[in-house]
Amino acid sequence: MSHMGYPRLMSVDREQVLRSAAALLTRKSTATMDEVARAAGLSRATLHRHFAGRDALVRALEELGIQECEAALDAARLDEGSADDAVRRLVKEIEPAAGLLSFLVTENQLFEGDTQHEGWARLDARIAGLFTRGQERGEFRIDLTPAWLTEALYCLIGGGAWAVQDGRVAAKDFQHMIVELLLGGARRRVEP
Amino acid sequence: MSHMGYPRLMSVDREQVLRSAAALLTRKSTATMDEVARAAGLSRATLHRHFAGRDALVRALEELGIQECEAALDAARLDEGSADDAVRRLVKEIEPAAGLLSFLVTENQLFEGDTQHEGWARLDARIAGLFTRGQERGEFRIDLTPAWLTEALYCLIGGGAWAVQDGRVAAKDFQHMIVELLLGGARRRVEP
DNA sequence: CCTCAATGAGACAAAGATGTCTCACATGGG
DNA sequence: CCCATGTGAGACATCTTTGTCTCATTGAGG
Repeated sequence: MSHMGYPRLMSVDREQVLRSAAALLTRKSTATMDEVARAAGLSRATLHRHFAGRDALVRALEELGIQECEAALDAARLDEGSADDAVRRLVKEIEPAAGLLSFLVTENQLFEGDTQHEGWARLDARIAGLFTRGQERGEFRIDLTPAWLTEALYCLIGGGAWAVQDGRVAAKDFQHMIVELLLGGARRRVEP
Repeated sequence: MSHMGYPRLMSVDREQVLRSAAALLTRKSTATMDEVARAAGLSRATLHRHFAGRDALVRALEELGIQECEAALDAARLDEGSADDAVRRLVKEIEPAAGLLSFLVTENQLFEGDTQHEGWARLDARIAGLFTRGQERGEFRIDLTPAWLTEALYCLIGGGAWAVQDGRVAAKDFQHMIVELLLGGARRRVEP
């Protein structure tokens, strides 16, 4: 009777299903729809009722990931203060989405031909803009392009998430390891 | 008449098949055996005659990748001179294997349960040893663990290879981008 | 209590990939 | 020339995953 897109009675929480799917697919990107369903605590039939197919599920994950990243970028207030501090805030805010992000980044790599979600372009532009700002302020060296620094940020976040999950890096050190490496490499250094 | 394991007449070059397979699988990790065969310029039947199955193919790729990485590490003479220069030599020597390496790294992530190839542990130990040496020499900061720096090196090589292949970074800048970022983050900095 | 929506379980066909096989072709050596 | 070996093409069964369907059950609201 509801005129909303979603039924009033939601026994399964769409958000939570997506989260558990992300957690599983981050570890095993080839997981079956059945495995995803089990991991989310529901049957394959119900999973199919919420997401038309595997593609739709991945699309929804992509949507969620982009949404979380944009929220993280908003919360990090990239335009305020020094670029250095902004990068620190960015890594801090984006950490909860690191697992999902790393899955989506590697997933995107095999979208070769297809036109990818415009959201990624927006995110790339915002992050690259932060590094450009840092260069213009004289904080960051100019021989490392903003595009590369952006790529490196994605890489390090993905690698960091995986290293933490694998026990090679302590979870509490996640931000420090990434920020120090990235900023250490990006900052202009005082020649001794 | 030959007592060797391989026939005298090798119309297909095993090495070259592996290289084209690596090139394809790096771009599309879910490529079919048929696609791999076509990319190598031979039929699926012949590919099967040389590699019992997909698993065997991936194992062979793993073997090749480890072999190339070990050769790169040997050529880089990690124990000689400053750790800083050794890292530069390492990145330079390992660049040709970057694509294959990035494929194998992401492929290894879904080997969850299985015991992974001992070669990886050897490589990890040698690279981590280089960073440890840099720390002991006072070149590198000690708050970034060798394990993390090793992981970061893998990440940046993979990301760099992908960025180059995607046109976001010029191929000639590959070494510079990776080395400067990694060393910039790893080096002890003179506090201003 | 009754109803209806959401779910779980399972059956089912379709599609794709894999592994194996046979047969024909060609190419180099004896 | 003849033969053996390597290859390509294709057929074939099998397996897995997927997408769709039906049917029974559950649980909350009227």
